[in-house]
Amino acid sequence: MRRAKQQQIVLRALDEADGPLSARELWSRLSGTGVGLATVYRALQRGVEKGTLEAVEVLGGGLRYEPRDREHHHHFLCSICDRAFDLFGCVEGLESLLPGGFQMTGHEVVLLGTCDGCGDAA
Amino acid sequence: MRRAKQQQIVLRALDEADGPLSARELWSRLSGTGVGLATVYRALQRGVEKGTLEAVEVLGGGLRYEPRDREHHHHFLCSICDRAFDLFGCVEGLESLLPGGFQMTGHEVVLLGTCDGCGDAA
DNA sequence: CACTAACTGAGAATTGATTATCGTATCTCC
DNA sequence: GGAGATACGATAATCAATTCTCAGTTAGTG
Repeated sequence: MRRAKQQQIVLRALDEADGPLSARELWSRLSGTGVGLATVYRALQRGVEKGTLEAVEVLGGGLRYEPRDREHHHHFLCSICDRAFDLFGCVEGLESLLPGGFQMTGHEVVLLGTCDGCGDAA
Repeated sequence: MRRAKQQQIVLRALDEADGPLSARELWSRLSGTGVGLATVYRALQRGVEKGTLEAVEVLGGGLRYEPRDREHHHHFLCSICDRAFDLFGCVEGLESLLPGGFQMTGHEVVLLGTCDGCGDAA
C-alpha cells in the first residue's frame, strides 16, 4: 500500500465533505484506503496546529473538524443520519437577546431537522 | 444528616439556577449538603424520564439540565467561567438559511462572550 | 417499635473519545 | 543502495463522564 501521503488523503476527504466531520466519521469515509484512525487524529491535530483546520462543536457528541478557509457560516444537523451540513448565511439581531452587562464575542446557530437525503427516504 | 429528600434538594437547586447546569456543576453547588454525585445523576435521570427536566447541550463538554417548564429560549456561554445562562427571546429568519430539500424541526442558538460578573472583574 | 421497600453515598466499573506507544515501512538525501 | 528521520497502523493507555454495585440508612406503615 502507498503510504506517502496518508495525511493528505485525510485532509482531502475533509475538504470534499459538505460539512464538518468527526474523526470517526472521517475515518469511516476512508475505509478501503487502509488509513488508520490514529493517522486521522494526527492529521486533524496537525491541521488545527497549523491553523488550516478548525474544531467545531455542532451538537451531539464530540468535535467535528472543517477547513478554516470557509466564510462565516452555521450548521444543520440531521436528526436521522446525524450528519452535519454547512449552511451559508447568517442571522441578525442576536445582540438584542443579551442581558445587561453581558458582552458578546461570537455566536453559534444550529438548525435541526432532516436533510435532503433522509427527508426523501422517509 | 437528614436524608429524606436528597433528590428534591437537587431539583430545587436546579430550579434556582439562572441557566442549565451539568451534573457536576449542580453537584458542586450542593457541597455541604452531603448529597452524592450518584444521587445528582439519579435525580436528573428521573426528571428526564418524568418529563420535568430536559437535557440540553449548550457547548463545551457534556450535557446540562434544566426544568422543562420554561418558555422557548436560548443560552449564553461565558468563556471565562464557562457557565451557561438562559436568554429570553428568539430570532427570526432562520428558515432562510435552509438549503432545498431540508426540513427544519428546531434550532439552537448559543451566544458566546463574557457574563456580567466576569466582564466586571476583567 | 418492627418491618419492608426505597433511597443514599462512596467508590468500582463501564463507556466512548482521544492520545501515546511500538515495531515496521517509507521517504529523503546523499 | 544505505542511513537516519519520519510516518504509519494497530492497539494499549488515558481521561472524563456516566452508570452500576453494595452495604448501611431512612421513610412509610401499621
